[in-house]
Amino acid sequence: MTSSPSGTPHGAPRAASGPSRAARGDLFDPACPTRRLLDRIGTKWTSMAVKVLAEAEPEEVRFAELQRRMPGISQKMLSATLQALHRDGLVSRRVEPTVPPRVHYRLTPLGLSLEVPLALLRTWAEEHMPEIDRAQRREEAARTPE
Amino acid sequence: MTSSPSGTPHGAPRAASGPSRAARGDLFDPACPTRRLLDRIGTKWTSMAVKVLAEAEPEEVRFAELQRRMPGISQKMLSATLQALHRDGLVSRRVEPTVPPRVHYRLTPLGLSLEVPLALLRTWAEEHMPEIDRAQRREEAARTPE
DNA sequence: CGGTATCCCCCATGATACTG
DNA sequence: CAGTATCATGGGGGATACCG
Repeated sequence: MTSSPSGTPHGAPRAASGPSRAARGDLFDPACPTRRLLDRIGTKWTSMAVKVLAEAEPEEVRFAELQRRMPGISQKMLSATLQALHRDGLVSRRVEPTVPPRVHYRLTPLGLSLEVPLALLRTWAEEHMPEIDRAQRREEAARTPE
Repeated sequence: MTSSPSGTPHGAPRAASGPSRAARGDLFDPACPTRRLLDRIGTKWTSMAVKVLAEAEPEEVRFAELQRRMPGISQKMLSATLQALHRDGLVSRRVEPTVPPRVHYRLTPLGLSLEVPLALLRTWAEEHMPEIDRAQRREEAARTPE
């Protein structure tokens, strides 16, 4: 996604006391929380992983089980997605020191709290994507009357 | 973002009567509404554009004005972002046939409805990104004790 | 003014293979 | 089982220049 080189924001934090730049919109802050969040959940498998883990609550889910519940994902991407979520404190990781090892994943309270706005976004998507599709077809039809 | 080549979903529609694939999770549908939505609002400037337009409501906003309110965006990306939003039926476009032309943008009712879940996501981001940052620093510290 | 057209870089993702 | 390593790609996005 957006990546990070020369990132740009919006909805920056209201810290800085001086109303100087806050006055003109204060959107220069390179660390806009919303953009950063979207950079994470916007990644291909992240929102799906959160959903699957949320549905499993309060059970933990193992790596292979996650992969089965996320059809199409490769080991590499599942691993990368889970690492990112874990780094961000959204997912906990528990390793059973057996051999072969068993690794269990679960949403943290923080991850669970993210599920709330994410679920609303899903609801909106399921309710309105058909409208977007119709709009696209109308546009295409309007641009291709040749 | 994710793009589309060999896309994969989650939260697919519940149409198909046959419980065949719905049974094992029905996540093969290449048109998961949530992923598709995130592919759109996840792009760098889209959510910011929606926010700026929402804040301007019920006023329209002109191209140059939008650019001023989205510091850092180039003409190219602003144009591309607005085109995408317009194609999707989230933004309306009105051209004054003057010379030079004046183009006005505004959220459609659909775009405005998207603002709701988006605003909640922003709220979550502003409230919890600091926690994520702390989690990251803890992780880094834990991995660099050498 | 409000765009398009070009050139270029980078990173997310996929495919495949290997390992503790 | 649960990953990591490597290679290849494609499209998002920045910079710059030109246009009706």
